[in-house]
Amino acid sequence: MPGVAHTETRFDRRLAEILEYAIEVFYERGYEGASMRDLSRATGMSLAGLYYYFESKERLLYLIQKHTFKTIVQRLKERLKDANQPEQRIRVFILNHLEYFLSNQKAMKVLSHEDDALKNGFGAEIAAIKREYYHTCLDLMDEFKAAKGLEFNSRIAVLSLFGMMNWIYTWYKPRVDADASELARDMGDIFLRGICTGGQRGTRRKV
Amino acid sequence: MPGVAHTETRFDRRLAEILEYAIEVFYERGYEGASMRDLSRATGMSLAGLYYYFESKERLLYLIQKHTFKTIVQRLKERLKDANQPEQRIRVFILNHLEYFLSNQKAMKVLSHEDDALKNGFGAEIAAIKREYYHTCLDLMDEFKAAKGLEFNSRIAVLSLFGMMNWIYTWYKPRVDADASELARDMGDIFLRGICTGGQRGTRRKV
DNA sequence: CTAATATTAGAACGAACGTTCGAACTATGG
DNA sequence: CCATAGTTCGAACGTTCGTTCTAATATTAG
Repeated sequence: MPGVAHTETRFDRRLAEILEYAIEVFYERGYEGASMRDLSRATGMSLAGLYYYFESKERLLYLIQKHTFKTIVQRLKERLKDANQPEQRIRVFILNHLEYFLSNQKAMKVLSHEDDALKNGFGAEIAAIKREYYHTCLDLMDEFKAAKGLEFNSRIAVLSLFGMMNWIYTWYKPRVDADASELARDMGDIFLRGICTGGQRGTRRKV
Repeated sequence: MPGVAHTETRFDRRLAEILEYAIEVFYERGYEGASMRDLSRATGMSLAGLYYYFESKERLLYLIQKHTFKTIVQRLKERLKDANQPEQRIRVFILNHLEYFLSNQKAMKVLSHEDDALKNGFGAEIAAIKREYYHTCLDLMDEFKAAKGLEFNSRIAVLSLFGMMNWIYTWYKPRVDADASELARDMGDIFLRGICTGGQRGTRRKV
């Protein structure tokens, strides 16, 4: 698209502001539980005025989820360029995820918790980004396996790792818990040691 | 309470049936997204008829969550009686959680996903059961640490474990993934190896 | 300053929400 | 078979929902 992306318009800035409020509202009350009137109150804008910026509540959630997810994926790609060793690459993945998660905790809850709230087209697009993100992690896991000569179920490993990380939104308290880098180290330790078998290869306890 | 629990009345049986349908509906559409009319349709009972069995939609969610949670806690207590070694006790915890989770996947999603949907009194009671369950696991972790002479953050360990296990409701497919016992073994392996440090005690890499 | 354009707001739409009421059923014990 | 208690229902209540219409107000360009 030539000659399109030049200046950020007033419209774009205002929309971005509204999205921030919407994240807050969805975080607090959930997508279904939040009403457009809640958002109207939060932004100080009239109910009708909001619809100048997006066409529906569902589209609003879509915009939030897409922007959040695209950002985390893009940051990951950049960071992975600088990492070569398989273990380090997995640690980069964990750190990137947790750093973004904790810096944007509310948006990440809206992304994780309202996973299947979007229907049809909207839902499909977000699901595609999610699948790409999942596969990136799966590939890292397979690299690691090959390099170390390990055998384990990559699917279970990746999904367990996502569980450890995404569950954070249910318990993390900034005043109590460590910051992202320390958390990433701890979870990375647990996970990486966890997927390394004791040394035997291709063996299964008890048959 | 002497002389209370005798026969299961028709009322009790019908209520239990309705709760099953409610689990299905809440699972499918979420607590906020599900309407009493959805439940009416699912049960084949009239909208007004439902209110003969419970006084509000919120109370309905409470009944589901309480029964589900109480059952899983009770089963755990019985199973822990037969386990003595710290490692085995943690494995029992994991197996109990996953077995119940997969046998009652829909109810467990309603429990996990609608964590903060209940207000005030209802919410407080469920939160208390949850806290008890959490502390049981925390104690198991501390037993394990003491027995093995390990040092790690028990809070992070327990919450990571819960994350691994509870996240299942977002991805588990019976036709694709292994059953509870195999899953419990895999996750148990990852977790238990994960929390065992390489042997050094009280050391911290890099400072 | 004026005319065009971008942005906001008041008021209302029909639909769906959780819940209630009184009447009508159905089962049960005398 | 009747009376009583237990169970179900149609119809409606008042409220809130997401969304839209039209008109009014800011902003900007000429």
